[in-house]
Amino acid sequence: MTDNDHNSHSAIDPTALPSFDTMPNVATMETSHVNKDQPPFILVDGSYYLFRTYHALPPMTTTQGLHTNAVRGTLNALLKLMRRYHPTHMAVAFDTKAPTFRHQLSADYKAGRPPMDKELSQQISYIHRLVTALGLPLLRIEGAEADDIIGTLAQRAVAEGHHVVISTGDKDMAQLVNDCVILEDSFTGKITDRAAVIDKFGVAPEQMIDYLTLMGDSSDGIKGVPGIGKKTAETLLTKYGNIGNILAHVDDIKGRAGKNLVEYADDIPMNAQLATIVTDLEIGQDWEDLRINTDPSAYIDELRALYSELEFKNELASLDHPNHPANAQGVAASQAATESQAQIAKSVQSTKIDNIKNSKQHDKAWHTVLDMPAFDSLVARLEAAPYFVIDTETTSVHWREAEIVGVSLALEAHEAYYIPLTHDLADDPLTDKQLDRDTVLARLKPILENHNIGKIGQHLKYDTHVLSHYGIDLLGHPHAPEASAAKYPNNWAMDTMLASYVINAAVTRHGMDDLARHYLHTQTITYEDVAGKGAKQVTFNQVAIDIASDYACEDADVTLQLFELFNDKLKDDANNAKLLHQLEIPTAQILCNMEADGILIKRSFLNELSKRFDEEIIALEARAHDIAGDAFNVGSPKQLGEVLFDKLGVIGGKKTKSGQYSTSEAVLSKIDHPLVDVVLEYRSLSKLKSTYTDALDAVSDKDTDRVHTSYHQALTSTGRLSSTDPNLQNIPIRTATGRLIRQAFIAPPERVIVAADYSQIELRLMAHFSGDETLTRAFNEGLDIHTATAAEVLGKAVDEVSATERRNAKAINFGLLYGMSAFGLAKQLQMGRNEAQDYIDMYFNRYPKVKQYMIDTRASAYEHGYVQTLLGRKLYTPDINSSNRMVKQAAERAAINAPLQGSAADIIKLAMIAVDKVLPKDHAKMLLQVHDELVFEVDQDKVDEISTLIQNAMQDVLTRTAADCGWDIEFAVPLLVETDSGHNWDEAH
DNA sequence: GCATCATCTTA
DNA sequence: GTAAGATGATGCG
Repeated sequence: MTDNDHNSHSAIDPTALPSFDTMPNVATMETSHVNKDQPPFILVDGSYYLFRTYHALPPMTTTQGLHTNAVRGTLNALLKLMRRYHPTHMAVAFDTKAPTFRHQLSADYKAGRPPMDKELSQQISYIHRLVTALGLPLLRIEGAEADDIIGTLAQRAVAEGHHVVISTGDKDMAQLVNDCVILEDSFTGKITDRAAVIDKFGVAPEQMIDYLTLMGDSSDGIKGVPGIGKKTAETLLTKYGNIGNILAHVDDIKGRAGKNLVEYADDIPMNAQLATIVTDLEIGQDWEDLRINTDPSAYIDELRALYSELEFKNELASLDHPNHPANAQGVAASQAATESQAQIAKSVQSTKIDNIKNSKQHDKAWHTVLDMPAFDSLVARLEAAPYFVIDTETTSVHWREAEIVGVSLALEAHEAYYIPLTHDLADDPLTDKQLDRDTVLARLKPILENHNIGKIGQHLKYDTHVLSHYGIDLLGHPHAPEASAAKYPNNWAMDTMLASYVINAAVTRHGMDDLARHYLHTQTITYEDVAGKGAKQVTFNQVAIDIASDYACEDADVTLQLFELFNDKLKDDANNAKLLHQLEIPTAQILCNMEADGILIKRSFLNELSKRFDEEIIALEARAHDIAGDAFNVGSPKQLGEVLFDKLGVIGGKKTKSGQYSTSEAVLSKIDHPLVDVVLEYRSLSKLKSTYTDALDAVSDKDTDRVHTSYHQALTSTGRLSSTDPNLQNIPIRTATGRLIRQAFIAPPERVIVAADYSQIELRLMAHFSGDETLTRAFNEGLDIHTATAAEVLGKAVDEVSATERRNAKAINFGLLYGMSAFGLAKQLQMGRNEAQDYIDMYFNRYPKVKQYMIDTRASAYEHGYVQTLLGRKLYTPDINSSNRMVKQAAERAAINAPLQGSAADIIKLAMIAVDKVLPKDHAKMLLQVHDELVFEVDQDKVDEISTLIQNAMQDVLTRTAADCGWDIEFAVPLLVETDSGHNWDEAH
């Protein structure tokens, strides 16, 4: 390293920088010659593991006082890599203390770094010796950083036909990623391929240098351009591709960013040079020098001596064990090759798809339909198709206000059509060529409504809403005949979002971009890519038709590819197929109707409440200021904490994790002070006003006075639904004032509200799953379960149980469902941890099979990585093997709760299907689902009859509906449903 | 303007 | 101790 002309960002006129796609950059290397059948070349960023593990791991010392945590952490990373990849060649690179060309270039470079702790520096020589003793090539070059050694060797290895895994957690290295080079952080386990770079930073690997140059890096002392942070850097690079092009268009860039780009343009070349990893260092070692030494006799004595000095007892013992990686080079080499190949294949696939951010060219047959002959022939193909993908493009993500802008369709993978209908971008030459919306929809209507032609879509509930605004009733459920012989009970269409959700709810989110990334290793064009974001985002009708067409065609194309992939997966898992076709898709169809119907609210009443609450809030605020002796924002936890604990000197201030006082209800209610009562009342009323009385009125339809929520069916980890815009699953009920909100949910004239809820469904599931006789008997005898629990645990008769005893038993019962700890129970019951533990011990003593259930459930999570619900839904528990104790224990509690909560979710979905089937639609509507409750509006003169109908359908769901849908279930206790009715939801509950 | 925290509402 | 969503305040850019 003698001069600085090794990279393309030399100190020249920045506007003359070559465009990035011609830069000699690792990320853009030619890689077709690379052989991926061999194990990868592993390049380890030793300095990264040194620092990372030193700071992340708890201090450890030998009996001599030698600190060893960084040695251990780095060793573990190395062993993990060797076990995983069984490499033949490897290099472990470290920084040296000597200054590098970057220090000469900039006085600020890494200037802000504090000196290294003595506890860390004393470990460095041990790590170096350990690397060598493991037979691994160690590289330290004066004047070069580990990054540069790695950059150089990565480039050289790829040029010589090897694929590469760079083991690091340093984001700067992302500039080295390409289809043969991936990053792996062996400390966190995170793998970063090309798609992951795009996902994480919003720019491609070949743009990373420019990204870092613009944004700067405070930890390295690279300044960047002031006013450009990660968001602006991402936006600019997405729009202009590279810095050269950004500077060429600097006049178009508004605001601080544009001004500073001009002002600081002279600094850019230097910053670029600091950010660029060198790839042409002089390194003496050739390929053979980087071969791992597999001859144990060469180093085993040194290794033994080191382990023994470091007091690594297990490692010392394992040296004599044949499976130690140090003794097992080449063992299971074929297995290693397969594993690493899979990793690399993922990265390769992800690069095959063009990223719109860099290039809009594509080799796919994506068509924009702009004339009648083209539309006619498309219609002919659709009419003859067994199934096709449909996706609507609209003006809004909210189904209620969405107007159709275009329709995309796909019949085969890698081919798609977009029919633009109502784009109206003024200077788009294609605007006037669009076909007439109503003509097109009229032609499509019979096809979309033909249930013999299968329809496939991503999140079809949305498209169904949109199409229904235009009088089209989407139907058609494509059967994969070989998937299952079962006859599907409905004709609604197949949904890839729901397929993904039943297959594995936890592995990814289920939006199309997420699914494409996870299952197809493709970065799709996002809505923000075509329409912008934030305040400047435009609606889809304002997107140019050629760009819109790429986006829309890709959506349809990707959906079809996902359909084919999921269909294959479902063929291998008949129960997942059943969950999708018999449970989720029918539920989606019902939810669609419930959302569209909405529930009536009494707006005048809500407005009155708002006014009343407001008056009281103002009075309470004045009183609070009076007590405090000063005006402050009562709604600010921060200000309240300061007033209460600092100014007024109240004792009992606990801090939250961010260092401010906690003023939560749990803390305040323990404090005896006049201000506390005022604040709690203030909080309660302002919560009710802002979240409920104001918000519900605001979102209601002003013509019909109905509110329409959106149910999310592919979101929770357990199979429950969630509800947003507004959330109608958390309407108050516990306090009298809160219940006033419920009273605003009413039925239209001549109708009443009917609510039907499952009684203690999760505890009944606990009885069923555990098989505990005592618990089962209590339900079979129809006892009050909390009283029965108290009587059982305390050895009393049921009628001798006091209110407090029942309350404690209730807390235990809830604790059971939540994976209870003594700590949590103690907090809930405001008692000592030992006392809580005694309660738990007494409980398990009386209910031994419940205890066993909890043990078995944990074991199942460890063994399979998932737990299952009553209907066999697999709920994955990815954190169960976390090395973080807290995370792992949280995962255990979630694993215990998941089958119970998830089975209850299965049951109520079955109930919705069962009720929907028998409900007389002219006289009643199902309106809401609140986890264990269904809410209806029912003709007043048919309340008794229909309530009984609903109750029976819900109670018999496991004996009848489950069987109809293909599940054979013997349930240990009866399901009990309670129904009630009234003029509003409060009265009905 | 956007993200995060603290708080509070439900099953 | 499980699972969610909405809000106002606050801090960053």
